Amino acid sequence: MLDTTDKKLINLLQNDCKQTTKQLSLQLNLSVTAVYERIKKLEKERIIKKYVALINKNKIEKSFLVFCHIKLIQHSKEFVTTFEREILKLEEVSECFHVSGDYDYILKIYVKDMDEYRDFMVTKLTAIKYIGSTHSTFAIEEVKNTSSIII
Amino acid sequence: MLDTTDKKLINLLQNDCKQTTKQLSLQLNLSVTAVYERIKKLEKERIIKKYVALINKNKIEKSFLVFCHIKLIQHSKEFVTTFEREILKLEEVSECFHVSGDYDYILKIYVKDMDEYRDFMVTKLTAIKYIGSTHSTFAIEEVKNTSSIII
DNA sequence: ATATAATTTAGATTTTTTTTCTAATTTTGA
DNA sequence: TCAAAATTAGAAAAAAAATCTAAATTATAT
Repeated sequence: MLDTTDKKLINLLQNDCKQTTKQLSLQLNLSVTAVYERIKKLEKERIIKKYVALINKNKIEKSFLVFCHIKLIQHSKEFVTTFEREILKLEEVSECFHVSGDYDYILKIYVKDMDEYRDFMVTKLTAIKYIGSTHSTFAIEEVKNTSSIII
Repeated sequence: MLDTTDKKLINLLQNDCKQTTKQLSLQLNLSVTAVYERIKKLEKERIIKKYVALINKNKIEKSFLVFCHIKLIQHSKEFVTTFEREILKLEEVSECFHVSGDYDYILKIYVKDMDEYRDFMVTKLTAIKYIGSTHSTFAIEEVKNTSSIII
């Protein structure tokens, strides 16, 4: 199981994974090897899934964020699997969750602007079969946006 | 501006930022130094924001995901800033966006289970002043969940 | 079109970091 | 309490990052 040191280490790496083991060792009051072995263990156990670069979306013209709520016309196995397979192909969709409530799916979509979103809706999203209705909610401001979970 | 090589490099790093410059150089048909200099430039221009470890939420007992829609009782400057300041303090909230539509905010909240969510709602979230109403939508399945934007 | 400047790239070298190894220490469980 | 297992530390080796110089490419102005 994870002890306090593991949790601290995970939190440090969720915030900056390019720190050297030396830097981490100083913050954790451990030796370089101790930190190294703990990291290897976390990677092996797949608690650490991957290491990624986070991109400033403003600088690559993908700062228009839309939450798109989608309802399918029916919930048969075929409809669900077809829809989900098609969604995976759309690179504008960064997240898609099957959810409870009025709508079946919530999608997080990054595009350049409203024009590009309209284009995405018309040519890509609504081209997917079995979509009953959609409801788009536009982000006005990013209050908090972190990839990390403090543990 | 970003050329095709930069874009390829960004996409590679968004997927795995721990690759050596040697590995990247082979995929991009460039020398090690060329890749190195391009990365440094992307970091300096803040196109690459940061490097982080992504954690498997199932393994740390934070696999219960809720989208919480919140409406404030009023939209005055004071209400908005107070609410946003308090939200930033809540570690269960990984994302919070001010949005258009029926609700003012969409929050993405990771907790252990429904019990922990109820506890979070009662003791933390609704303790914040100025919240008018909330509507919780629960994730049934993660179809797609990526931190990257393909460019 | 051509010379000049600026940028990008390559290869070699130095510096830093990672990884491995061995031994010591601590923790766990019978 | 004692033995086994796991964790840790420090040193050494291997690998990678960072730096430097020079060459090549690209862009710019004339």
